[in-house]
Amino acid sequence: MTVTLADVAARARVSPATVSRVLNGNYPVAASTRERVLRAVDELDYVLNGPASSLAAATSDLVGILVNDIADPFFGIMAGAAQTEIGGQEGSGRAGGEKLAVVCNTGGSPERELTYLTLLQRQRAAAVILTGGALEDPAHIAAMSAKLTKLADAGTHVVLCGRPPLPGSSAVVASLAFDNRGGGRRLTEHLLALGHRRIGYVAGPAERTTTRHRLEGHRTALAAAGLTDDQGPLTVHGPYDRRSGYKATLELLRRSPDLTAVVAANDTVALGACAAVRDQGLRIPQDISVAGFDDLPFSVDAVPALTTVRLPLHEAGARAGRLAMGTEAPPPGGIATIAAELMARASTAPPRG
Amino acid sequence: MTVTLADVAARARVSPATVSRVLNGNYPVAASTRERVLRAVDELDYVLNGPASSLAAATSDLVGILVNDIADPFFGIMAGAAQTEIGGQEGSGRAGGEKLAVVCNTGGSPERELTYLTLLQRQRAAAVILTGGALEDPAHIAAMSAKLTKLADAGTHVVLCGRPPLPGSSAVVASLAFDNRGGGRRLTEHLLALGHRRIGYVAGPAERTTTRHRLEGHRTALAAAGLTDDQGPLTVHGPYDRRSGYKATLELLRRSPDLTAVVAANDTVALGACAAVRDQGLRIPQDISVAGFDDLPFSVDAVPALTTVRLPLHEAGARAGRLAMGTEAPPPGGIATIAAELMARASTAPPRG
DNA sequence: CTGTTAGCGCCTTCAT
DNA sequence: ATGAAGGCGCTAACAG
Repeated sequence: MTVTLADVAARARVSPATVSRVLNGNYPVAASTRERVLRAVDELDYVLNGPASSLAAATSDLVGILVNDIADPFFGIMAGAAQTEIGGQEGSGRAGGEKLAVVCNTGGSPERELTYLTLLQRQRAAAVILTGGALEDPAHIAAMSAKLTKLADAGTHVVLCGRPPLPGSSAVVASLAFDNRGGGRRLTEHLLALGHRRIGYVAGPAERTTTRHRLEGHRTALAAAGLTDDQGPLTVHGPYDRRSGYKATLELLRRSPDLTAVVAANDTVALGACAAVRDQGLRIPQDISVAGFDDLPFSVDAVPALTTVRLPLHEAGARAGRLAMGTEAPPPGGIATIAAELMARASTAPPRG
Repeated sequence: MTVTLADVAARARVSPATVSRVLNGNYPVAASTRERVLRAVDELDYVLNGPASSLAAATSDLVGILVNDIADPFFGIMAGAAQTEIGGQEGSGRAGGEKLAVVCNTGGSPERELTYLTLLQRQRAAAVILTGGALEDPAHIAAMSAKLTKLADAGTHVVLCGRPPLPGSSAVVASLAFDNRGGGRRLTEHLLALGHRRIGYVAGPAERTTTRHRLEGHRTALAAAGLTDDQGPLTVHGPYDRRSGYKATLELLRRSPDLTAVVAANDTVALGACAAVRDQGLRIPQDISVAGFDDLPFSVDAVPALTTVRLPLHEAGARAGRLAMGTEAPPPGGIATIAAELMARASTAPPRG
């Protein structure tokens, strides 16, 4: 029923091995022979059997990209860039030796993260890219570490993108970590320089690296300005979505009506914060300054334009893709820190009076 | 080196066949035996070899979800919902019979779409979900049709989500099409009812079904109101991104300074349109009304809140996932049209004077 | 440069 | 309910 390599070989009057060689292009074959084989392939409309090929070669062309939330452009941008870098080279129509770059949505669930890793391990994936913040639960870290080590041992390239190095797993090809601390610090410094002293902070989920690092940056800046940490009540945690920003901001405003600025865990959360501020009848930035993080495409279109911290998501994703492919040399020590740039815009201004 | 089924069998003192049977759970096995096998699996930390398994069984647990732009929440929401429906059932840690739901980013390129399909075909994917608008180029339609037929023949379930039925390919399990025409029509009717007569339209790429259907709805409403189609110059095409919305709106304003409203191809484009309107020193909605399409999460937070058309993206994605899994019965005729709901908000109002 | 020969690891009849 | 054995389609040594 289905056409096999042997059929092609017969049609082209060569051995199966030769067909395999021209298809994989990793071995010299006479031009005329290759020609004949390719023609047979087209005539028979042959499609390589991936599983058989992977079994025999003990490797596959699958590359997995894990993201926490596929509906969030933060991840979409990185994943898209990585995927382009991995699968986008040719366009030969007849799908040659391309990798199948594929994104897996964990939804932020540690179980699903592990499950996807197992599934990819089962497929003998060529590489795996883990994007975004990691969970800080010790048990999960240990499980991840073990799993990644096993993957690496099996020859799978493991790359971290926007995620700090995993303690205990040196099996990772490279880790591209965003400078979330530095970005968080500069953002708050900006607010302090403007004259703000009562700054609310809408943080992400408590147990994530990204959340912690951004918050640490914020507190470092505060401390440097001599602001003691009675700031605790000025921080509220919640998921990385607009609703959380809305609710948390309402809560902060209730706790501390003298707030003059709100810093959000990311731009999406900041949007929710803006809505809350407005619904309280307050103006941005005259009454309350609001700032985000990430500089997603929509942030510049917010009204007023959102002050935020730019992360080179596209570049980072592309680089992760190259690292996964082995197209680019890993950074020294396998770790690179990617700079975060303050984008001061109209949503922040000096406080009243 | 790597643990195989045989190793597990030896440890559990059973035959490989028995191990296979407990792992696949599709054949009666004595409880005590199963117990012993499962223990051996855990002790040996065995992971099934996907390629070998797929080769022998002639099927795989891969499910592909194709999207046009992974950085666009429109696709992310659908893909996430589908993926949850497909892979999210258990959480057994040890990854049992789960499918590997995986999203592929075509970037809107027809070649990459075809390439991904071939790659998925090569993997003997269990199902494929195609999301979003399709290209209307005849050659590409023919190629897609042929490819999908081949996939279906090989046992792959093919589901269309947010995409109209493919002419010529009845091999598709089901097609969930959004009522883009109806939505577009109602949106423009809303504007007409408000009193607008000079309405600019920022359309998507010319050769896409989504673009055409939304535009047709728009024109139908116009025609019903007796507005003749000297409207041509009031339509500008461009990609589905904010930049396009910005540029096109500037162009429309230049062509026709008496414009009182701008309808955008989607919410992202609408955001760009809003920015352009503002940069011209005009107010929304007092001077110009602006409307979008899709009702993405950020639209309600725009200032003013964006009038748009809501598409049940999450529900559609989830349903597509179930259809792909065979968990839900296909709609009669394999085609379902999904309603689009007008969300009238603050960005549209009666024109001045 | 090309053909031959063994498996890769698992599933699946067929027996038992 | 379990075991034995063949083969899924391809690749990777080896020859030549």
